[in-house]
Amino acid sequence: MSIRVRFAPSPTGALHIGGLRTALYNYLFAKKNKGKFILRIEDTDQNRKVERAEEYIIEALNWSGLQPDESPVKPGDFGPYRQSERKHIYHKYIKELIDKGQAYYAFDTADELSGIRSEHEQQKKTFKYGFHNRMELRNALSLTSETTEELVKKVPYVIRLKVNGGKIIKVKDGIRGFIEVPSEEIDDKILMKADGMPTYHFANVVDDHLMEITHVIRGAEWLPSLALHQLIYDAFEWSAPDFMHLPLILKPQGKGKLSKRDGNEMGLPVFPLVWKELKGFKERGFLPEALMNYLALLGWNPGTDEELFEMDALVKIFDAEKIQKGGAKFDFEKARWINHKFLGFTDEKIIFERFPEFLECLPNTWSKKKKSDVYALLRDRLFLLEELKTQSELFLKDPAEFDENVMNKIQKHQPKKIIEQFCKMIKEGVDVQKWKSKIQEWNEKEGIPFGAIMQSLRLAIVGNLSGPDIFSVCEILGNEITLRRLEKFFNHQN
RNA sequence: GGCCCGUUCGUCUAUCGGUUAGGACGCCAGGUUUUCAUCCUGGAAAGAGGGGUUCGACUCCCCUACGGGCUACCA
Repeated sequence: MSIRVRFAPSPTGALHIGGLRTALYNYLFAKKNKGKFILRIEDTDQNRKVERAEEYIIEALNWSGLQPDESPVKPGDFGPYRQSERKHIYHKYIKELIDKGQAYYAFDTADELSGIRSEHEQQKKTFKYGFHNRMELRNALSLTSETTEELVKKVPYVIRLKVNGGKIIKVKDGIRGFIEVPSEEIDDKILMKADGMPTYHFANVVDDHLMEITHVIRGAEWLPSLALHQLIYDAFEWSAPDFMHLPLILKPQGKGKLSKRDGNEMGLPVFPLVWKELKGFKERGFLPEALMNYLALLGWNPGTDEELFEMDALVKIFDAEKIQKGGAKFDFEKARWINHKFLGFTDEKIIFERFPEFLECLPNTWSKKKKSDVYALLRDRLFLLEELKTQSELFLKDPAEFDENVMNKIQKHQPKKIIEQFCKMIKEGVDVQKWKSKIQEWNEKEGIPFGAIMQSLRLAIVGNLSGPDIFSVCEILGNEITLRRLEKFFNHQN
């Protein structure tokens, strides 16, 4: 049987990196096993549905390089791939469960139940709708079949799973091993809501079965419902797929799982793409491959000391056995470092082709060669592509002020004389390539320390003592601008 | 509160009973360089606590602590 896995987000907002990592692991597992990676949209909650969220999810997967083999926009043989379009299917299957006596109608309203729930809470008890109290509530099991039939026609109802006590449910999580849960712990969960939509649990099981999903790889927040899901499979007499529950991604600092708000509060991206004014990894200048590399390592490792992998390598070495059990804190610094490494070995031409938006900070009047020279000079210094903007500023405007401390330091070495000498070289048409050797001859004669010369030059050109190789900067700047900056500095000395 | 899951350097992790507990990010120091950054070299830094089992436990079992998740007609 061929492997089929699915990523099943609900379109209640932007996909965040936790979801993206789940998608990645599903993708890697599918590709590794020559299987299919399926995207299913779980939009059974009409109230929480967010405009554009589905498109966002698809775009985000696409940017990340995790193209599904089947999805709402690329239907395969198991559609529809949007749960809201599968209502008729759920109705057919819920009827089967009712006919089998595995599920039953219930007429208690949401208000009634929340009333009971809060009463229980006041007494420090937890209310569970189940085998021990279902006969005192209003449902097909406690009412006569005539009453039930009548009510079904007249009032809203839900359909619940009939869970019996006294059993031990043994389930297996591929990452943690066997887990045993007494069936008393599980309540008669609602399978079908009053609005005719299925709940997650029901739709999920039906769809995974119908779509012939072989492995369910999802977040650890689903672990507590695993036994319930097993019960639903049992009720249908279906065999369940294998399950793997991924450890959660935690906040970089403090406690709890990473949330969308952390992005706002810590200035960190949590979404792959921009969402409502919040920049994503894409907009910050991450290469998608680098992000995937980092995410792959967050909760999994290849078992070797290697850490840098491109997608095809990840597919080859991915091994679900090595998925971690405990949650992992998201570390933005490490993600940056991986991106830096990727920038280092990614050909500049590819960067220019794939990420033109980051080159917009370089003037259009510049030639392609000039842009590429600037990028080549700056590339080792970049961790994120967005840094190109600030790093390249020194080429765009003449320094407005000069670092006072440096100014004082070089004062005794006759900076004016030094600058004059550079101006002279430019006017004589000395190639920048030869400046270094020329100036070394000159400084020996004049007895001015070479360091002071370099500092004066750098100060004049960029205004402070940091930045890439100053001769290269002058070369890119060109004689005209270099001369202009030298002269401005010279005049500033007065 | 109940149930479930987890716990090795600050962080991500290796170790599948016997290791000087390894690597990476970050941090610190040194080197390269005309500066800063990159890069290179080195350093500090960990088995939550307590009981067992065993000749021997980070590794297996139990308890405690801590962390996390679930406990909706949300997913």
